[in-house]
Amino acid sequence: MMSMKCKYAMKALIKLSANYQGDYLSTSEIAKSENIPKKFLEQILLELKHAKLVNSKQGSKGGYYLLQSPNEISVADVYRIFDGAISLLPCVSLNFYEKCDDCVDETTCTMKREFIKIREGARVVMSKTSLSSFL
Amino acid sequence: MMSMKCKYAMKALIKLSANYQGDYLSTSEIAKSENIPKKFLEQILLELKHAKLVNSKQGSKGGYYLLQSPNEISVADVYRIFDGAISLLPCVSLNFYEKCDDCVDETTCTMKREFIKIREGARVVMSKTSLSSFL
DNA sequence: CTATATCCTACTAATTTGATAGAATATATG
DNA sequence: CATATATTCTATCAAATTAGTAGGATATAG
Repeated sequence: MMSMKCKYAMKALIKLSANYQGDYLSTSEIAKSENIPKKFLEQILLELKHAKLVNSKQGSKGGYYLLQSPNEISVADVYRIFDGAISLLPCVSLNFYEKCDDCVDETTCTMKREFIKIREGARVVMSKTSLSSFL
Repeated sequence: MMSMKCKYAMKALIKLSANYQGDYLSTSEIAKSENIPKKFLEQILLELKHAKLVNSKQGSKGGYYLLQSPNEISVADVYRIFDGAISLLPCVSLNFYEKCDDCVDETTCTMKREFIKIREGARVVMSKTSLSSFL
């Protein structure tokens, strides 16, 4: 399951996608229409800005807008920002590789091969689902 | 990512699969060869027993054995016991359905359709990967 | 009787999650 | 220039979850 944070980010990004190349959308507007706690959404949008998915303008009439086209941003991209690895095991992650603490010998591990296939099942569909898929 | 508990369960079940229709395997034996904290593994094997994946015999020379054939137990089965839903959103889960707290109207939710596809991507590969795939 | 197992429940420390709070900064507009 | 409206940034916090430990009860082979 994805975290609330990641789900809220998805909903906010879909809203921003629907408004792509339109006006700025403020945190308050998004929070209200998407039913997301405003102060929490503020943090989320800031993280999305640091990840270069959105940009913003401060001050009156300011707000956020999508920096890339909706079909260039995938669910996989968003998931990785907030929830990290898509894979079920750290040792088979493409973007967040780590050795398993309990692993005796990674070269003879019987788990890796199958968990790479499982990662691919999830990764492929999450990568091909873009924000434009939701419009 | 799966929890340590689920990973340990997978490793224990693979070990029990390799020994399918053989002798009892004790917690100590599995804990040692798989590098899993013994008391923690005890709990895990007990949960697997309650889930009817394994059976046990108490006392000296006792231990655990696989109750079903290795190709009848999938990664999806094990994941659901320890980590719950495979889906990314509760509202698209087949086995752990729950309404999203923040959802305004589930019938018009733009997220569901695509997250069902994502669930299927993960579910299909996790369901077709059985314990025998690891042998 | 004893050593070796499982069975079961309770507990705990550390981390993560889902927020809230408040001050600083920027800007459109009257 | 004052004000209202925004974003920016950091700190804090309660609740839940995770990854174990501990210990006693029960069962059984020898």
